Order: sequence, then C-alpha cells, then structure tokens
Amino acid sequence: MSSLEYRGYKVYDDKGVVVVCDVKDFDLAHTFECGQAFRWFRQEDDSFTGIVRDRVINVSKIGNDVLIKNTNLQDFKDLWFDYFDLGRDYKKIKRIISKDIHMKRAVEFGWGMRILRQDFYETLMSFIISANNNVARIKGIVGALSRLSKKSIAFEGDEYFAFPEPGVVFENGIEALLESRMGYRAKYIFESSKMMLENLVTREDLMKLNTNDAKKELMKFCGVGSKVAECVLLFTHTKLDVFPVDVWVKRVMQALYIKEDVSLKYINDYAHDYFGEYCGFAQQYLFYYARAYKVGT
DNA sequence: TTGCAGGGGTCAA
DNA sequence: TTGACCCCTGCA
Repeated sequence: MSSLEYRGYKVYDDKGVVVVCDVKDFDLAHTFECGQAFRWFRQEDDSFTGIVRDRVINVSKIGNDVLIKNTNLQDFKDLWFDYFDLGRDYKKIKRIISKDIHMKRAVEFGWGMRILRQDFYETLMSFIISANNNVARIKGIVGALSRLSKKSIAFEGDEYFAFPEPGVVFENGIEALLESRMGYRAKYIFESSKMMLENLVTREDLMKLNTNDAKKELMKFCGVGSKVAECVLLFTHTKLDVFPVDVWVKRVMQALYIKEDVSLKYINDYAHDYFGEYCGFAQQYLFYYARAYKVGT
C-alpha cells in the first residue's frame, strides 16, 4: 500500500483501489444522475461504474472517503483530480448562489453535485444527440456510438467501449451512425465530427474568448444551438458562467422566479444577471431539483 | 396490450 | 416565430 498527499487530499492505493480521504460536497447520485454525463451506470450496491476516456472505473463512498476501483495514484493526479473537480471549493459556490429560499432548497437537495470536467469531443457529440431526446435513449445512442471505436474495455465481467475519435466517426459514415438509432441527428454528428477533424473550432481557441463569443463559435457546429453550446462549455469546464435553458430549467425558472411565460433568452439573461459568475452551478442544482420534484409541471 | 405524448432542441422558412 | 424532425420511453 502506498499513499500520498496531493493538493489537500490524503490519498492511498490499496490493491488497485484508490481511496481519497475526506472529500467534502460530493455525492455520487447527485453527480452522476444530474444529467451532465451519459456514461455512468448505477450498480446494485449503489456504486457507479463509468467510462472516461479509455478507462473504466467504479466509484463508491464510505463516509466521506471516495473509493475509485481499477486505477492507481498516478491516474488520480493526472486524471481523476480534475475530472471530479476536486480542487474547487463547492461550499463557497453554494454560499454565493444561495440568494433566496428556492436556490437554498435546490442546493440542499443536490448538495453533493459536482460538475465533471469532461472530454470536449465526447461532450459535444453527446449533447448534439440530447436534442429533443430523453435521457434513457441518449444513453443508449451514446453507448451504441461508442462501439464504433472498437476499443473494448473489460471490467468486472462486462464489456465497455471507449468513445470514438472524430476520425473514426467520420470514416464510418452516416449509414453506420444511423444504426445507432440517432435518427436525423446522424447528419449533425457526421458533419460536426468532420469539423472537429479540420480543427475549425478547438477548446483551446474557446478558452481565449469571452463566454458569449465562445458560445457563438461553438454554434458553428452542425446541430449545436444555444442550449447545447452552453452545455458543452459548462461540462468541459471551458466556461462556467453559462446557464443552459432546457424545458425543465424553463419550467423551474418561470414557476419560482419570473412568474410568467417568457422566452428562453429572457430566462438566460435573467439568470446571468441574478446568479452571476457561478450561474452554471446554479443551473445544475436547479435542473436536478426541478426534475426530481417536477417543478412547474 | 396498444396507443400516444413528449423528450436537457435545432434548423429552415 | 413556427412546425417538422427520428424514434424510443414511459404512462394511461
């Protein structure tokens, strides 16, 4: 067994299980079931198994200790620390955005949600697929699309697949994409993968722009409108001051804050003004809360 | 069991 | 601003 201190965390490796001691503000269900990622699966023991890049890990908690199976200390430093956003003070963010009773309730309900730092291309494709679609089917399509990579990963008796590279998706062509049952989105996935290959828009470029310009750049991708662009910015940690407005966020904002039927843009502007630089976090707590309680339906 | 509405929207007109 | 859009899932 080896151990280390890394950026405020005591971490040790016990036979292939990395244990991160005393992690605050982290709940597995809040994080993996708040709709930000489509590649995490709840297990019978309430742990979660997920595919991240070309790895498959299983995450569970004992008290405030987080157990990550099928990895090592080096990966914790290189990958998992950033992926789970462990360097961020969520207590501070929750305090700042809890400006009223509604947000306090939402934060209290989803207290352990963390915004995962996900891969740019995978997130872009996943949220193009999410348009006018439900979560169960999105997961199915993303899973089917992943098989194209042919990068099989075995873990605990099951087979998983890494998300494909843009070149692989492009070379497979629209016919193969249609077999993933993604319907009219196949053209978007194909065209946007082609654009990724050509480096028309890169995450590095977006990092240099202000949030509004970064959003405009992202909307150059096929099948990417305002909502999907903001999701991609948020879930890749490219920009955190975004507020994706979908049907649920529209409902909850109208029911609790605005009290009348307004446009998506109005809600977006309202939230930016009201919640400020951390409005992306506010959106996630509200989304999770709204869906659970069916607020506004 | 069958049938239908709606889904973390986007695009084109 | 409005309707079409693939097709699956959940619910009556």
